[in-house]
Amino acid sequence: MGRTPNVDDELMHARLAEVFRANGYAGASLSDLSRATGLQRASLYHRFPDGKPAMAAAVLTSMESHFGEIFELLASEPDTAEGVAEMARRMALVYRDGRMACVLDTMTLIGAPPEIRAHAARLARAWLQAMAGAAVRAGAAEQDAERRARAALVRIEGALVVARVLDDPSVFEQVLGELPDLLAR
Amino acid sequence: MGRTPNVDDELMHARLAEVFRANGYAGASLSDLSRATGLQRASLYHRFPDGKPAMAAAVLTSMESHFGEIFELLASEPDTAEGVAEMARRMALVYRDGRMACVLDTMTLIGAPPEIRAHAARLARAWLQAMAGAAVRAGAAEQDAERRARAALVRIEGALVVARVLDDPSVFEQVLGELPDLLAR
DNA sequence: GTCTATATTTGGATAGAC
DNA sequence: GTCTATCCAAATATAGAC
Repeated sequence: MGRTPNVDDELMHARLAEVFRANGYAGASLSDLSRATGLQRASLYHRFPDGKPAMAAAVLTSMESHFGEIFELLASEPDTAEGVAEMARRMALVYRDGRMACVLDTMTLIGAPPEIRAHAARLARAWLQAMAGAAVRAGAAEQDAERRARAALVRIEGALVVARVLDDPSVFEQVLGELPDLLAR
Repeated sequence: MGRTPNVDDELMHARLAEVFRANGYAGASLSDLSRATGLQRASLYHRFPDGKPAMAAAVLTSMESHFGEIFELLASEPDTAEGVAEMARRMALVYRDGRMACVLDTMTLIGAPPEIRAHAARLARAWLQAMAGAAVRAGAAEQDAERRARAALVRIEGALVVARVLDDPSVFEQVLGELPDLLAR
């Protein structure tokens, strides 16, 4: 039985996440992670005896939990279009209005440990399932709902890439605005 | 006046590109690049005295030239929908049917030199311009054409990310199929 | 639990023989 | 033009004091 995650852990994971998301798994050095958290490298190893892979895993687990809350919100909102709009608002925060990359993108390049990539794949599938569920509640047939959910994820991830490349976050905000129509129409 | 690029150069750039695209800029080590090209690290430095940044720049220049040919094709095809379909077929080759990442994504993370990121941004803008031009020739108003081109790039980049994360290249093929409708309708 | 100090390996880069 | 050998810096990881 591990100990209960506390506020400090969450803050730490958020700071680690920033580094992994911006630099990718391979690009995130222990020095970067040390600087971002304010802890010396040895202290990071005290908290994560298995080193960088364990830090990346903690980031994904934390992300998974944060996203899980958003998916629950989406599932419990009776007005599906409003639920999707709320998800979009939460995603705007997560991705800092398009200025911060997604772990699914930057932590899945060659160089990341296979367990990390598998973890990211699980997160992506949970996200697809949550969005497809919303589409079904909005009246879509199962297959169509899955199609729409996939389209939504494609646009979100693509918008984050394009926003970064062009240094123009508006691309992302544009896509967020399309989500209610795409998923709940 | 530099020397004329020959077949060997193109092959070498293609092999370097594979490493940068799969691993990202930071994740592509000289050892990786050496293995991929069959040249020792010192030999790579003979060809690229400015080291890894120069190799990445060569990859982008090579990519730019390859894409430029595709854009010319797109611009010269009288049947715009057919031109877009041909672009899609070329992109399927470039991205190995969704199994290989895009430089615009993986070479623009924090850790890549600013010149590399600027180079990637130029390539992205040229691509957008080429697609918007096609949309205009298909009858779209200028603003709408730009919107459609941006949507196309978002979907292509997003599909590559999602295909990688889910290990399901079909996501990319699906998006390629949508392009003629999106751009030339 | 955090630190300084250090070990070890890898990565980027150069020198010089062939 | 490519190689082996080497250098130096950076990255991961550990030891042990406090």
